[in-house]
Amino acid sequence: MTIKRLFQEAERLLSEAGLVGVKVSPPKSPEFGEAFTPYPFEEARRSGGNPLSLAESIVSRLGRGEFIGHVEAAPPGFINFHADWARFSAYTVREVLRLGPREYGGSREGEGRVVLVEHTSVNPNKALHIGHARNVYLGDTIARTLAKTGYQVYVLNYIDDSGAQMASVLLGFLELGMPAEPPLGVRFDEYCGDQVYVEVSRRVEADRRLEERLRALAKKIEERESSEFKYARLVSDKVLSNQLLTCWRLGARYDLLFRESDVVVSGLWSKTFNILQGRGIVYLAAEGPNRGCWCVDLSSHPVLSKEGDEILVKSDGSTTYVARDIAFALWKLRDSDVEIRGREWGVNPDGTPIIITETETGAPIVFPRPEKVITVVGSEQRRPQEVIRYVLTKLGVNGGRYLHYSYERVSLSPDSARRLGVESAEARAVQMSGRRGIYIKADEVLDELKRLAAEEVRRRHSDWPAGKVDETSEAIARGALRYSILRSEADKAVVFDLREATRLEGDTGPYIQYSVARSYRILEKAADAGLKAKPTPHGPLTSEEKMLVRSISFLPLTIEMAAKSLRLRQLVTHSRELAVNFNEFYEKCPVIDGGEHAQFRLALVEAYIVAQTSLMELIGIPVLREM
RNA sequence: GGGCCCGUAGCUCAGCAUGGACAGAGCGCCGGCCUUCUAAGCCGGAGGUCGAGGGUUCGAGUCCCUCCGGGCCCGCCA
Repeated sequence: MTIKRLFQEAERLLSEAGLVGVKVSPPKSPEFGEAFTPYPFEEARRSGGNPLSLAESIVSRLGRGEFIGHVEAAPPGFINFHADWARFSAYTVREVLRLGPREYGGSREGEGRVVLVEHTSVNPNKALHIGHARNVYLGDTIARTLAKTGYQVYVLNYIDDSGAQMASVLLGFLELGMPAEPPLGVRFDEYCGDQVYVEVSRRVEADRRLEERLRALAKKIEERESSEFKYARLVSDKVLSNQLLTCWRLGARYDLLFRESDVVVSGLWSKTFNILQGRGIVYLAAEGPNRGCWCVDLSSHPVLSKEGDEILVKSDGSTTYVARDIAFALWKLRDSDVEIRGREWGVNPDGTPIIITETETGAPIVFPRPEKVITVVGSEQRRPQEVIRYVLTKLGVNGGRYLHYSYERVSLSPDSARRLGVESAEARAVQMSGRRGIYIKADEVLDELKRLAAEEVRRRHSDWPAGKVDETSEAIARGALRYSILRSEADKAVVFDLREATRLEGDTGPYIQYSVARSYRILEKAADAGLKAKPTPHGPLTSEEKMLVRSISFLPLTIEMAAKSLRLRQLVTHSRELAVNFNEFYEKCPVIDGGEHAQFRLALVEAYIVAQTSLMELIGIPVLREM
């Protein structure tokens, strides 16, 4: 497809000249052509010759290609292949228009293979903050990227409805007399997180006896028949349906909502525990600090052995999160035969159904055995995730099938922290804390972005009805936040600054959206003028045209690499590069008044829309025809 | 103490996985461009010991080692 065709051709020319198996790569800069190889350096190392003269000699032996215009030996010894722009641009534009935004850039690389992606997994006692948003964006983009390259992708959201955090809000409702309903106009998930959880955490910290109550509650909610269990489900379900509203705004979709409590009540945990006991992977500690707990023996792990064994079952008989997650991991991998039941919860915005686990009344949940399970979890959970992987390996599972997609956390800039009344020492970033109420909610940011975007929209379109302004500014807000978070590679800590994140100009989502809106306007004007698109250029291309064709043609390569490495940032970079190239083209190359160039340029604009739309759908930035 | 991640322009970040051709954007700052397809845009300018030091190599921002600075983990929390 497009650039790969040119690569193949370059490699064919090399092999016909006797250099079999020599690969070409994408050059750093367009001045070095569309493909290059540093092969002469390797050859020179072996033979002791001069790289440049070797390069020249190789170039002189090369035949002619269809899409390669000329090949040069460049000092100090590279071989650069330059496209024949007339032919290559016609081929690229035609190919892109033929495939359309759904197919262009994608591949069948993963066809017939299944991957399970777990993301979001926010405790159902609070609304999503921007740290959670990063998780959702990363997980959702991974899912989209794998789907684009042909994988069958299942998306899971793990609902941690047992454990201490859940017990906290329950303690507030059941024992501390906090109202079960939020104040008027406040969403339930926000009420639980902003008020109940924060207040309970404050009081527990001040009163040691409440800590006891909390532990007792945490144990109680693992017992299926208890009223606490039922109440926990009620609260968790209410919070969950609120959280999902935010997730839709973030652009996510899910196939399965897996309630953690079902790991226990379905028997998945006890079955797993039996296996772990049978294999001698866990032991009951008879003495020491872990007395009375069932622990994983980590003594033979090269690193974890230094930190003591991991507790799976507490001395009061309740399970830890790692225990439940081991059982869950086995099930995700399809290496447990325990049947999990579920029912339809609702539908995604795209119309696909969402199943939620329901041990008592549901129907069996079936999906194919995944080649890989990807769990999107913050880097602070590296240790427990490694424990899980280690136990899986002990059970005979190929550890490579269980991938922890780790990302660094989101903290608040001193300026943004100050808005929450938190003063940071010496201008340092402030860590968010759900317990202490220090965080910025995803919806707050989206609302602020939407407000700013609406101002801009109204200024440009005083005649637009309110509904259209609303729709457009919502799409701009969504694109802006998603872009600003995905801009940073996962292993980079993000310092969130509200002012920085709510920009609508420069290196932002709206910049991309705007370039597409502009291109749609050209299409509209062209139709009015009766102009017909034609993929074949008239005469030599301008440098702006070449650059635009170039970055359009490289898209399949970028997506392929992103799917392989899961470095999602390069998708964002490519989208921006496409938009930059389009804006420069827009500035320098009139389409409607382009005379003999008009038809080709119109086709090129169409190809830009196809390529950029394909990529924006992958990154999750809404496409707008007008803004 | 042990382990993991990060350190590139005043600020926010690309580039490092597969070493190669002048280290790139954006924001901010200075100066230009709207009777011409939406100026949420474009053009130009100033701004860098790629944290420091060693090593490997014909060649290191990129690989290896040491150190310094920042973050995270090492809980009967998740």
